[in-house]
Amino acid sequence: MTDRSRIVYGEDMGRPRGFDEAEVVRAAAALFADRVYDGVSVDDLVGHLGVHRNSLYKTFGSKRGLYLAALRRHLDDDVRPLAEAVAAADGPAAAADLVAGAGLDLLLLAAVERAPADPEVAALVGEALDVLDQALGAVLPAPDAAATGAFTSALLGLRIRARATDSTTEPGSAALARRFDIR
Amino acid sequence: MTDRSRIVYGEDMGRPRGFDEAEVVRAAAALFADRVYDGVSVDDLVGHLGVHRNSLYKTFGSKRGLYLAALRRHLDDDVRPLAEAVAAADGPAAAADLVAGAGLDLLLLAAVERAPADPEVAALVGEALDVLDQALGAVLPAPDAAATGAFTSALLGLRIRARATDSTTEPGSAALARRFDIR
DNA sequence: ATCGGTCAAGAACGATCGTTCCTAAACTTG
DNA sequence: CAAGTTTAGGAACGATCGTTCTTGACCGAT
Repeated sequence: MTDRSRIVYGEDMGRPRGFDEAEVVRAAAALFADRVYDGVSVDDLVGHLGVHRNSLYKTFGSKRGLYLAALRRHLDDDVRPLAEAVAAADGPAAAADLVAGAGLDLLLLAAVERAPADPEVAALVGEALDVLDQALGAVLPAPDAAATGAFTSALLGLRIRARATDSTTEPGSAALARRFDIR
Repeated sequence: MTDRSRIVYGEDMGRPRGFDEAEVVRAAAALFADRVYDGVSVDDLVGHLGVHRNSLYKTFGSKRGLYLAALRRHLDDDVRPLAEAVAAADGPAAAADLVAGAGLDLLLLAAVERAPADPEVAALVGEALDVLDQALGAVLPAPDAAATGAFTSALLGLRIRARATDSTTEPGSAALARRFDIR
């Protein structure tokens, strides 16, 4: 017979979850990628994520907690794999196309709107940019710190313009890569 | 007798204004330059602008109306003069320093967060970017459309990173300019 | 002096924000 | 089955959002 006073209740007791946490975070990242943080309401989240209010706060603590989880997942699932592909790319032009074609809007928005007001976001953004710097530096024929940083920033700038003018084509990345492909 | 002699009255004269409309728009532009549109409340505006709620709505119609006025003023008072200075600059490096040193945060924020959701903002942003393109194209030794567009975008990207990491120094502009200073 | 008009000051509106609370259903364990 | 725990489903909270309304002070023209 078990001693009742020693019973430690496991985490897997009770009603099982009706949602996949990883999938919820991924869906949240998608929402935060094309609207500003303040533009995504908790109602929007519970409406599109298949998770209900109570579970959201139980699991992530707050709207900001879910946002940070989404940003971390974006870094791990999108930025780092992209960086690996970039580092293995054949020259700056191919690398630029990879970055331009990747979905980095969440990182972009985080850098512009949240990082200046949220140190934790700023740290994650800085980490992501460093990862991209390192990868892009590996494909530049004559890399130096300032140049790789400028290359990374320039690619983000191209995406800004594409977002703002809703242009599907991005001929700028080729021109940019050519300017950085000097040896 | 009075310093109100400079005030131009409307057709139906009433009590003269206690605020300078141009100055209000300029102050609004400053507020919108370092916070997101949704992050600046009407209370913030009436608190910092020296204009009363009633007058704000009477003069600009809505918060969005004031924002659009601020963006137009930013274009006329900041972007266009900057473009003229850039076009007269001695080479890409000097031009890049001019752009990097100018306060283009309102344009940057507008491009990233408002343009995708507000066509009127998108039009103004596109106009501003075109103005900068034209000016930067004038100082590039071997200009072509794609390259100048990339140069403009790249300078915006540099500002993003500076904002996100709160770095006061911007060595990237020099490296960027060097890459674009080929002939 | 008085009238028509604008402006100033602030209360107040409905809507929506992020968050919390309550209740019932679902599931594991003893 | 009973006990215990966690979820789902919403209602509801106070705060704040953008906007409007009310009231009175002010000003130029009659």
